[in-house]
Amino acid sequence: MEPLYDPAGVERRWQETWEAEGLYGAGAGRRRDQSFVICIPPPNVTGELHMGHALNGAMQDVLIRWHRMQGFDTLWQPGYDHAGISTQNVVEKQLVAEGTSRQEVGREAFVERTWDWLERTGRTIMGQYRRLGASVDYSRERFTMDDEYVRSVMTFFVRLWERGWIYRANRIVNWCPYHETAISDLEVEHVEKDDTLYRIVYPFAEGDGGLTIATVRPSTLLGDTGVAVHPDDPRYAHAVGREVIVPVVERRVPVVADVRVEPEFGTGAVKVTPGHDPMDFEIGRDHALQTLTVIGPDGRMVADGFEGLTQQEADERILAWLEERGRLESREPYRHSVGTCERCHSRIEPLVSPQWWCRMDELGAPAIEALRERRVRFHPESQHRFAIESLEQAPDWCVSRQLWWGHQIPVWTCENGHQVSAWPPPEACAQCGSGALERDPDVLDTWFSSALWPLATLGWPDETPELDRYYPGDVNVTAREIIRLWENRMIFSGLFLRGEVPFTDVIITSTILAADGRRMSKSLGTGIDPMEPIEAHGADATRYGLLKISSTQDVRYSVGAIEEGRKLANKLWNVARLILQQTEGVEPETRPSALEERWILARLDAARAAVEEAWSRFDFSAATSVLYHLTFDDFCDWYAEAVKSRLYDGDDDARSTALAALERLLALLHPLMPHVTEEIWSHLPDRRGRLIVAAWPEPDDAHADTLTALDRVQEAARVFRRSGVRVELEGEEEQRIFSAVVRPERQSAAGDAEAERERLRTEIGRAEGMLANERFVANAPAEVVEGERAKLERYRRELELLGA
RNA sequence: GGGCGGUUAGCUCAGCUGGUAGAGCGCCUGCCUUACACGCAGGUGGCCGCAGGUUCGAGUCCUGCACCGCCCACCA
Repeated sequence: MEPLYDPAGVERRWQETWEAEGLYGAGAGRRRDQSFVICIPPPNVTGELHMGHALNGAMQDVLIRWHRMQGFDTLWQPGYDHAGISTQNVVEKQLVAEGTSRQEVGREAFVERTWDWLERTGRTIMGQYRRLGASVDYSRERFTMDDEYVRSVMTFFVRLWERGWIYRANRIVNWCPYHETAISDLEVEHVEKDDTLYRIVYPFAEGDGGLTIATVRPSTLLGDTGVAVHPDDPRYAHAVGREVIVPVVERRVPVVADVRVEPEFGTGAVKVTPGHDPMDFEIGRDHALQTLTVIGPDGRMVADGFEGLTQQEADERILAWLEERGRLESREPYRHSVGTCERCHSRIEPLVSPQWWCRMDELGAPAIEALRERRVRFHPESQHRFAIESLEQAPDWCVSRQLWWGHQIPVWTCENGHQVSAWPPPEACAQCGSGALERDPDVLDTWFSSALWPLATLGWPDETPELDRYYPGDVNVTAREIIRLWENRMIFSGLFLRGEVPFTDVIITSTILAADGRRMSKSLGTGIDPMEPIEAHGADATRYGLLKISSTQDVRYSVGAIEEGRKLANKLWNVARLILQQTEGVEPETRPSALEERWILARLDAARAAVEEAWSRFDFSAATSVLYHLTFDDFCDWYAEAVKSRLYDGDDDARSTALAALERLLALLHPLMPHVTEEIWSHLPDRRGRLIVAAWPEPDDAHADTLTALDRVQEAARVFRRSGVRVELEGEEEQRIFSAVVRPERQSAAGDAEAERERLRTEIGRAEGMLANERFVANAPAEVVEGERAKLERYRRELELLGA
């Protein structure tokens, strides 16, 4: 064992060994019947590991390893998401770069090409999880486009169809003109944009004058079928019920009154374009206005006389028309937020189109109930409330996408117009028997299949042994923005299909920001590849650092925290060297004969309890801190220093117990820093098994009475080191430990006794002041007052020793 | 426009049900003490965002304010 711990070779070796020996597999090392299950949030097949993955991977691995050591039948289920729009986007861009296009190659070839590409370059993340030391059951990797998985998705859809919860409706949706598909509200990203606000006069059809409306999109006026004002707006009371003429197209449209109009904004009169604006769509519907489509699926104009023009070209033509006639009252700069596609950043085009919808009322209700009853708990608590609210307010789910990469919707229409949904694909129409069936070309929303992840990965809808054993699972770890997209949908899907929630706890992780507080993003150049710190400092150090900074709020990335982890690994490595060098031929055995031995056993048990408590609360940061101080302060600086000379002297009790104590320390640290602990473990004498499946330390309060035994020694050490004054200690053992740890004969500097006296005088003054306050003595709890008296006593005693 | 969170040592952050401020890093001073200089010991450093209130006592509870984030939202 070299003095400097080098994680590079060690970590890879253990990662390969654990996996090769089947210790990552479901059920490895199980010693009890209970299961503990986590499904990895399936990353995009095309993606790479980022800090968020590394953090949530570290959290999940700590929980999995901890439960595995406790003997649970653990399963950490891995896999990938096909990520419909995202993957299609990547492949489409490749085609464009090659001078062709999706449309040109056709659907079948496009899908084939996507598969080819994934075979070659997809699925990189699981390799990176391996490098993190994530003890995932890699042999069970699933993909949402696997045949078996497809069958689950199709069955889910058919079940919903049979309940009558799937319907088709022509509504206004968020349309991405680049991908030419509908996307959900949740996939729209709002960004600030500088635009121009135009004020345009719409003359009354009868009589003089007109209404001035404000718009940033003149081209949409081609689709105007009304003008709306607020019913209580006195400025326009005279106009309601009359008609105005839409410029350019010279169409007569009614002026309607609607409360959705904001009188304060613009001119207080709004043009109504039901075909291209969500609010206008509703106003139009409620006032029986016509819906005209003037912009096509590709974002270009389809209005008469404007066919094929871009919107900007149409804008210019319309503005010129208006200016010629003096109908353009003004133009002013205007900054507002516009919806963009989160994948390609195209400006979203609200369009009316026929889509498949899933009713949410009956589907969502059991999930809301489960959350209220806390059968599923989100952590932190604020996210629990958010999850409930999101479900309560969830609009019907648009499940169709006009993409090619994904699960094609299992709905067929026969020649007589009957629709049937079934899986496997039906031979004939259920109503008329016709065999001429045509399948709906749309695919399902990616999240539709993700919703099934905890079930489909275990073989649902088949009654597999795995499903029986591992469903429902226990914990899910993910980011905040995924709650509505994924978490809630897994919950209602699990309840609908299986009658049970898929897990009991959802951990919402921090977003890791760059060190300067900005988001980590590729485009900003602020992203840091987790493989960097892993290569530089080790996976153990990286896990430690990420968990140390983790919190319930957003956190800034910190190399310092990772370096701290590296130091901890090195410290552990060296104290193990100390013990191992002095214990050749010795068996680990708990035989405490001296105070420092009983004390460290008590400290180890106290830390065990504290760590269990923190991990149970999913407070990974607190657990990290406990383990750090246990190792550095208790184990190395006090216990090891105190026992060192006895090890050198060949004290058998000291040697056996040192090995036993080291074993416990390694076990406690293993879930957090698996590699260095397993490596040291392998150097312990007569290793039969691996630490990864070794038993988690049992509670042991045999020496709890010694927990405070070193307090006096430590205080005496502080006084001596500060002042050079030696405090008399009662007890032979205490004196021995003091000498062994402090080694007063080596004290070089004399210490500043006067400074120490001054500090004590200040403390005494403060304590006396408090105790002189009769209201404090009367009202404060007895133990607080008592504590203050005790402190005062101690300060006075120490001052006396310093020869005040 | 709603909702949530934050503001504590130079930096990054802990501080649970109120008891008189902590950690790591940084900086300064000693130490190459036969496990570790990726170490040991000691030290410097804080009107706990601002203003009120409750209390014997307030980073900790209440009210208001000021900044800073994040999420959500149909203001043309």
